[in-house]
Amino acid sequence: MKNKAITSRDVDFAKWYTDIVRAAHLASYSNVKGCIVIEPNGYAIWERMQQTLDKMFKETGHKNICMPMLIPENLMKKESDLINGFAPEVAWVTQGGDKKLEERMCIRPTSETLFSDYYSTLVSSYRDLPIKYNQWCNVLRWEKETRPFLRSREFLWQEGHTIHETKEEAENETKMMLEIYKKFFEEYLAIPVITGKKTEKEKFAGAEYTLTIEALMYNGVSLQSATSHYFGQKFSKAYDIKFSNRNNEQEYAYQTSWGSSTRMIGGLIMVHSDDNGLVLPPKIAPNQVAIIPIGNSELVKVKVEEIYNELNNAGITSYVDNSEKSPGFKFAEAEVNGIPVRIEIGERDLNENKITFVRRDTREKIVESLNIDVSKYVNELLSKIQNNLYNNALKRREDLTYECHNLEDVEKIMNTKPGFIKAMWCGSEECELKMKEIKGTKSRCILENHKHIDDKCIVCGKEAKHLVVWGIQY
RNA sequence: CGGGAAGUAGCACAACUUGGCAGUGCGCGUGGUUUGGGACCAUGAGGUUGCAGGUUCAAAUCCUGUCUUCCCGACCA
Repeated sequence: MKNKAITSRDVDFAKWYTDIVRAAHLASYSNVKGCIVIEPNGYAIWERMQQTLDKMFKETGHKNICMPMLIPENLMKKESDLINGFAPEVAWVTQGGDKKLEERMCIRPTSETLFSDYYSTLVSSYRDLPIKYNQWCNVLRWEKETRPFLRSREFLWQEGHTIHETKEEAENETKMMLEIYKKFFEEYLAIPVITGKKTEKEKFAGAEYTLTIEALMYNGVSLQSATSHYFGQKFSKAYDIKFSNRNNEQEYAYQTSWGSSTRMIGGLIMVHSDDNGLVLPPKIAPNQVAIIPIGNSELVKVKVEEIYNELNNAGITSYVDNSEKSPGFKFAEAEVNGIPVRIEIGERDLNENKITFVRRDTREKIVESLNIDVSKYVNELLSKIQNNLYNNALKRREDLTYECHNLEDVEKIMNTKPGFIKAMWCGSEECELKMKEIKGTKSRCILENHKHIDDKCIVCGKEAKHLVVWGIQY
């Protein structure tokens, strides 16, 4: 039974993706170019992501804050790498009411400038450090080509900005936040990620270095899923964030930033979902269970109520589909919306003292005795699903990860079944650009502390410096 | 931003070539029968044909502009 509204992902992956977004009511297009309406189903996923990450941020000593949305031009331009990096995609406000502004202001594409300016007024002694703030907000980047969740002009995200007394402490923060993202992806989103450092060419504008987590989608295209940047003193020098250190000398603070966005929803879709609709890992699903009554006898009603309460008491989120639709319709609806477990309760089963469970990941139907501990059973099922999704994604990534020693192999792979390419690199941008000529293959990240697979750069044959993961990106 | 395609009811589309009452299916309302994989019968509602301008007795249809979307590139999270 194939969902009619969804194009098969093996036939046309791009079309499949937008079909899922629409069929599962995650988002719809608006009349504002490149901006989407995130619908309740999509927003609920974002809220779950926020709750989970926010908790992890707070547990590691971060506080939330809210910065202005507008950035005056002079403030934006203080750090030249940043403005050069973002200039092409910044939107400017030049008029307020009927008055032309003397100084135009940009709508934040990212808030390093505002945080830095603010921090400069906040810090005077090493005793004031560290400062570890985060904000949940929207940002605007004037993208040319847009796709729901993966790349829209306005998107929701979280940006953490911290300043520290020492280089070491800031670098530890950079690493720790990357680990938090990795943990969130692997444990909650059930998406295995590769971690590493971006090359000079691919790093964030203004950063000393950028750490990234990279995930592989069903079609072998990679998605930069979250990044953590170490700034050193670049911004603190540009924005004059100085403090008296322990030797009573003036010193510039050491800074980091890190972010993740609604793009994660796109990743979630492209890793787990199938031709029948969305598939959500239980730990991130706003509703973990759909309870579907069949028929409307008193017997069924009572049992439905009982199961709902039992799940609720066990901390499992569920809803009862009491709409007047036919059971078949409700099954399909729960499925397309990606609800991890469906419980079907009907008179036929009840008379035999039975209850039916259906897993969304495998679509397997399981009939069980009513004597089981339902909430315990569901909890076990949810964790099986969570693990299964992760393992499937991991296996796929492993199947699509290739070690390459020459460009012919890379070309062959990228033209047939793309994925992650592991190959040695000399460190020159020239070789990165050469690689890009093969279907747009770019460096995803440098793997550190990995055994080198060759002595020579795969492109130029000169001495290799790094083991790099390459891929086609979204 | 280049190359291509498209926009008609909530959704998918037809009518456009050759200008002449804006239609079909799904969905939606009402009444009834149903209910274990997207139920059935009856009946009804729903439109400034993306927007603006032009040609014409007459425009969904022809022309111009503009906005939005999709696909392929370039650019970027």
